[in-house]
Amino acid sequence: MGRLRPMPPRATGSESGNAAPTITNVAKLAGVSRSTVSRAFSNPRVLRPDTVNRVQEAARELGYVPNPVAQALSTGRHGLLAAIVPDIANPFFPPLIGSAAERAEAAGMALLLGNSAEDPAREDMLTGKLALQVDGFILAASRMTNAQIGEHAKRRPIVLVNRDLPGIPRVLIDTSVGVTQAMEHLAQLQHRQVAYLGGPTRSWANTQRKKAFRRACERLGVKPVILPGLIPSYDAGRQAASGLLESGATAVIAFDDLLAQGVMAGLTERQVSVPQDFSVVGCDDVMAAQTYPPLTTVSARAAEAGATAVDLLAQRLIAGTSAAADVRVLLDTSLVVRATTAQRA
Amino acid sequence: MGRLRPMPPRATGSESGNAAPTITNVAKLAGVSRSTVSRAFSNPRVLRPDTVNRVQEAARELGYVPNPVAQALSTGRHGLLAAIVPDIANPFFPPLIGSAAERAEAAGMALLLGNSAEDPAREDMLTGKLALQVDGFILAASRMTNAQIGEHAKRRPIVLVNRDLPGIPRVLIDTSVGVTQAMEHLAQLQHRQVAYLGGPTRSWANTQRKKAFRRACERLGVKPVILPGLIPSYDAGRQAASGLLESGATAVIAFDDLLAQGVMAGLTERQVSVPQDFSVVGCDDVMAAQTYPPLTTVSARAAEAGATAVDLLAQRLIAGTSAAADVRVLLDTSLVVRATTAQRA
DNA sequence: TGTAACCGTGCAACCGGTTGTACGTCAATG
DNA sequence: CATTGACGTACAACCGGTTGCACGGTTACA
Repeated sequence: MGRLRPMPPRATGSESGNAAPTITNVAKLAGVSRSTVSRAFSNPRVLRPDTVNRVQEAARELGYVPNPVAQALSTGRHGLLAAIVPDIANPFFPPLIGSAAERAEAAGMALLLGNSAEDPAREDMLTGKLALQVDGFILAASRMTNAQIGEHAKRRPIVLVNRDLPGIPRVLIDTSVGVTQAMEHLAQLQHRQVAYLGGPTRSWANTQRKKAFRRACERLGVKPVILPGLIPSYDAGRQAASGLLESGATAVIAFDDLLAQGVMAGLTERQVSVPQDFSVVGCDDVMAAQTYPPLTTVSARAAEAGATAVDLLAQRLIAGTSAAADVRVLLDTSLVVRATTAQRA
Repeated sequence: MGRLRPMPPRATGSESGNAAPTITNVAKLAGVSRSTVSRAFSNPRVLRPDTVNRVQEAARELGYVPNPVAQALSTGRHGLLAAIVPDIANPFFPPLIGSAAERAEAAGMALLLGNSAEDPAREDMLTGKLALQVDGFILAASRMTNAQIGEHAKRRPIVLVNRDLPGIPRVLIDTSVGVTQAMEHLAQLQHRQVAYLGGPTRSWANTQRKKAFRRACERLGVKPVILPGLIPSYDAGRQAASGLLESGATAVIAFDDLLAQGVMAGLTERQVSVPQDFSVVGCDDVMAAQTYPPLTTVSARAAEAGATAVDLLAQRLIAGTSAAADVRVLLDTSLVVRATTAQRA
C-alpha cells in the first residue's frame, strides 16, 4: 500500500479492477463530498432528502457497502462480539454459542469464537488478543481468576455465564432448583441413599449442584454419598459405576449428561439395569432426549443463557458505558422426568 | 472521534487515561519515528539491532501491542477467518469448528463463526457481510448454489468442506469407503436385506452415502431398501422405525448418528432389541461412543476436515493468490464396529 | 582526499471511513 | 433593504498503523 506521488493520481474514473468501491467513488459519482456520503449512511437526518437519495442511488449502482474495518478504526465500534468457551466439543456449549450468534446478528453484530481448551492461561491470552478487535466479551464458564477477569473488564465490557463475580454482569443457570426437584423425585421413589457424581472442582456449576444436593438430602432424610469431581466425560462415568454400586446408593445424580451416559453404560456392563435396579439423573439436558433410554435430567437452558448474555452486552454497548448497576440474571431450571428413574427395587 | 484543532494538541506526555498505547507513544518514548516503531515489529531485519531493542523495551514498558484493526485497514490482512456452518447445534460441527479454531490460532489468526441456520439466503448474506472483515472462508456443508459460491470466491479465498465444486479448494469426507465396509460387515453377518435411511436431499454427504450403499448392495447380493431423505434428528429416526420393520429389512444404515439413535429408541419401544433382533449402523461417529449401547458407525473425521480446511486456507493466504491448482482433499473413513450389529436372528 | 555505494531512519502519503467547524445560500425578520 | 438565523454541505483533521522514497552519515575504494 502506501501509494506514492510518482504514481498516476489514482485511476479516478470507473473501477478498473474488482476492488471494492469506496466512499470516494460514491462521492464522485454522486457529485458530493466524501463526508456527505458518510452522513448519508450514518446520519441521514442532517442531509436534504434528495441528496440522500442521490447518494444511495450512486452507492447501489457501484455496489458500495461501508467498510467495517475503516469504521471500526474511526469510531472504535467493531460490530463484533467474542464468546470464549472452555471446550466447544462439550455438548453444553454449542446451543449457547448458536443462540448467542443469532442474537448478536439480530443486534447487527457478528460473533467471534474462542476456544480456551480448558486452559486458563490460554483463555487469558485469547481474551487479551481479541480485546482490540471486538466490542465486548461473553465469557462462558470462565476458568480465569477473579483478578484476571477484572483486568479484562477494565478494557472491554464483559458478561459472564455461569460464573458469579460481583461487579460483572453475569447470567447464571441456577441448577440448584432442578437438583432439588430431582432429589424430591428420587425420595418419592423411595430411594434412601443417593450419590452425587461430581464435575470439575473449579466449576461454579459443580459447586452449586453439590450444595443443593447436600441441602436436599438433609431436608429429605436421604443419606448422601459424594463421589469426587471428575472430568465430565463418558469414560469417567463408566469407570465410576463400580464405585457407585459399592457405595450402597440406589440412585445417582451426575454432574452432567455425559457422565450420566457413561454411568449407564458401566452399570449395564455389570448387569445392573436402569431404571429397574438403579436410577440415573443427569444435568444440562444435552443429548438427553437423543439417546435411549431417554435420560431423566435437569434442564439447563444453555441457549437462553447465551441469548441473554448477548442481549445484556448489546444493551450495555448501545447505552454507553453506563455500569448498569450490578446485573445478575438467574435462569431457573427444572427436572425433566424421562425414563431412567424408577421406584427403588 | 475527529479530534479538533481548538483542543490542546493531545496530551503528549504520559497516558492520562487507560487508553491503549499507540505507535506514537512508543515512538516518543524510544526517541524514534513512528515508521521505525512499525518496522521494529513488522520487519525488524532492516533496522539496527539496538534500535529494535530500544523500541521493544519502550513498547514493553507501555504495554504496547499493535492494533489489528489499523493493521487490517493498512495492509488488507485481517488475521481473521470465518467458518460458516448450517447448524452449530448439530453434533457433527463442533469438533470441526473446534479444530479449525485451533489451527487458525496456530497460524496466528482467529476464527469467526457464522451460523446459517440451514438457510441458503442467510448463508449468502452472512458471507457477503463478513467478506470485508476476514481474510478467507471455510464453508462447511454449504447450502448455497454453485453460482453463489463462485461469486463469493471472486472476492475472498474459500475452502469448502463436504461440497464438491471443481475450481474451489475443498476437503471431502469420503464416507463411501466406510459405508461399503459397513455393508460388507452386515453381509458377513448374514443380513440379506438392508435399509438406508437417508438424510437431507440436498446434502452432498447423503448423495455419496446412498450411492455407495446401492453399489455395495448390488455387489454383495443384498436387497437394498431406500427410505426417503429426512431431517437428521432423533425424532425423525424414531418415527422411521415402524417403516423400517415393515420393509422386511433386518439391518439399517442411517444417514447419521442422530437418526440411528432415534431408530434405536423407536425399535426398543416396539420390543425389538438391538442388536439381537435388528442391527443398526450410524454415520459420523459423533456421540456414538457416548451412549449405550455403543453404536457401530462410520467414522467421519470432522475434526481433521476442519483442521485441513484451515491449513489449506492459511497456506493459500501466505502464498499469495496463487490458485494452487485444483485442490481436492479426500478424507477416508472406515467402519467402527461397536455393539449395535450382530448376526441375523 | 574525493567519490561512490550502502545502510539506517525519517518523511509523508495512504488505507477508508467519521465528525467538529466553517462557510455559503436563502428565507424570514426588523 | 440590510441583518439575522437556519440549513446543508464541504473542508480537513483524525483513528493507528504501513511503506516507497529521500536523505544524511559511514565506510570502502580509487
